[in-house]
Amino acid sequence: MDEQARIMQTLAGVSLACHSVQGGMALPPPHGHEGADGDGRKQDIGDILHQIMTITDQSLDEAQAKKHGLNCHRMKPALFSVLCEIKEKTGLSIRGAQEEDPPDPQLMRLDNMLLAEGVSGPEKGGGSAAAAAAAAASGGASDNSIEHSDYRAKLTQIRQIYHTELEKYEQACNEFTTHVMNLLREQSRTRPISPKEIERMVGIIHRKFSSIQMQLKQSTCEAVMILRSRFLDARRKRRNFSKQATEVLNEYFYSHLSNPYPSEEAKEELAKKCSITVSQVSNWFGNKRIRYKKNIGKFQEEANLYAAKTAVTATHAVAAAIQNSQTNSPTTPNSGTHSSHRDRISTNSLSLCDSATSNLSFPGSTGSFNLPNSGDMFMSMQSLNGDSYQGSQVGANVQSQVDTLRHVINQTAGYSDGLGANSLYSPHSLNTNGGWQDATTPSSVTSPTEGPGSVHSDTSN
DNA sequence: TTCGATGATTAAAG
DNA sequence: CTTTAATCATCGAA
Repeated sequence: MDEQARIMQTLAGVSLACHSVQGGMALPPPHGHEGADGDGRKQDIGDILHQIMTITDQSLDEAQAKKHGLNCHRMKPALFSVLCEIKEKTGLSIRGAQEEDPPDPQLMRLDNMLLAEGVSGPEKGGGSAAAAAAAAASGGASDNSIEHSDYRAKLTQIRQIYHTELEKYEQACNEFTTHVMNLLREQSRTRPISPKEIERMVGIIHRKFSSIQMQLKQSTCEAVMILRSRFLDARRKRRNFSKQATEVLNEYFYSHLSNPYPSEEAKEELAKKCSITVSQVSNWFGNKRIRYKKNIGKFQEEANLYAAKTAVTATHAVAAAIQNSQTNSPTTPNSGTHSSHRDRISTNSLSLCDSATSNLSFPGSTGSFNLPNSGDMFMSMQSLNGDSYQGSQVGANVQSQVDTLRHVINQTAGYSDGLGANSLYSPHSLNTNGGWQDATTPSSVTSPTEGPGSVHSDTSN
């Protein structure tokens, strides 16, 4: 715009000069011009203005011709030198000294951020940092990526717009620079323009464009930030799992209480059953283990409920086992000490069956359980006997189910150690360290000693 | 609004 | 990598 005005001026100057100097070419010679200096004053100012105003109407060829005429004018060299002199005097040419190029800190900040967010980085293909992070968070699979796809789609969109705009700006900048340079070169025939000045002009143009670019970058950053915060908000949003899902998870948990660490396959299956992701299953079990361990009493009821629930399905066999356990005193358990693998993979039903058939062994020994904080109890249990059942693949399941039923029976029989929470489902398989002991190690603990409450005695206290 | 339950995230440890 | 333990942030009921 500024440029345009200048161009106009220049052209106007040319045409005026042309007119005055050799008007014969285009316009009828207003006569008397050349000769006397003062005669030019007679020129009506309105005439000049008119010429200026109509300059844009003239054809380009006409202008070229006029320019050419001017350049060929005999006075031109003189005029040029005068201009040079004036310029030198005004010191206009000396100003290119300040070749500053301070990398704008803000621009750098923006650039860094765009790079970090994966907007300006290497080409697509998930190479962006954010996408990579999302992929990492989801284990690379389609786990959470579904949730992240929206985010990534939007990020890609931003990215595209950013690149398109950036390209547009660059192209425009180059075009404009070329244009201005041509113009200046052209003008340099008429007036003195040093290469340095052209350089400076180019610098000015570039700076102008880069400030425009900065706006673009800033807007892009803002967009990414907004998107990001929204995404994080969404990620933080928590939906409770469905009742059915919780039930499935709890069933698994309580039926594998001695080793509640589902294998990868088991996790997948649970995830499928619950319509949640594998990582959610992992989260759930992580939370559950911790919270159960932290306050076993609080989970007694739940434990009973689920254990009973699953046990019901295994009814007869288990019932028989219990019969067995009740009649035979709780002394000689042990049957499955052989196992060395965890029960991780076994499914509920399977383990139940197994339990019923193979694990009736123990009576009052629920094997490996132990309250995390009751050292003395643990001691006593340990001291009792190291044999004990459990440790078999299915040990855990059996153990919990049988245990529960036993407790129920005890309850109905009127047994109770008066400890409320502890009286029912007991937290076995927790070792003194507060960790679940390895199912492979047969831990033992029968609790043969006590009287009526013997069955669950291991946990009481 | 309060408060316990609960899913998710994080650092640290193995 | 998985798991623990702590913590955050939200949900949902009282």
